[in-house]
Amino acid sequence: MSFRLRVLRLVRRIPRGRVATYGQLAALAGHPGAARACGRVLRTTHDEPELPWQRVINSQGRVSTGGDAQRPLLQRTLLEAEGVVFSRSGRCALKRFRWEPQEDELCFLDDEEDEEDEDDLA
DNA sequence: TAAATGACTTAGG
DNA sequence: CCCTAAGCCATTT
Repeated sequence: MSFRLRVLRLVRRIPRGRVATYGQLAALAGHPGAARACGRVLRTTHDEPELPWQRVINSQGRVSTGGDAQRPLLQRTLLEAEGVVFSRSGRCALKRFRWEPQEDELCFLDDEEDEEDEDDLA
């Protein structure tokens, strides 16, 4: 299974009102240190259905700047709408909102299936 | 096959 | 809290 696919599947497991960092997802996907590559996955992923992309933020608890100027604003708005609180300086407490998955929630990463062309996000 | 790219991170000032 | 400098890395060029 590709790194990209693993990351996308992980993002889908992030509960509403919780967040995960790029580095965290990379590690869960089995590629610790690939935070940057993780960001690339989201940047190059558009209009994927059922993909809560807004729940992925950086290690500082802040939404990353990137893409057009509106994206960060939308991201924060979406998160606040589901309960995530941001401080005046634009940071949220990871200690409180970070998603911490149980091992049995990641079984799907063990699939040795070949990856179909693209979004085989089952 | 080598070089360039960032929705990243961490360590220091 | 803001900013910089360096690593890091799967993808893209």
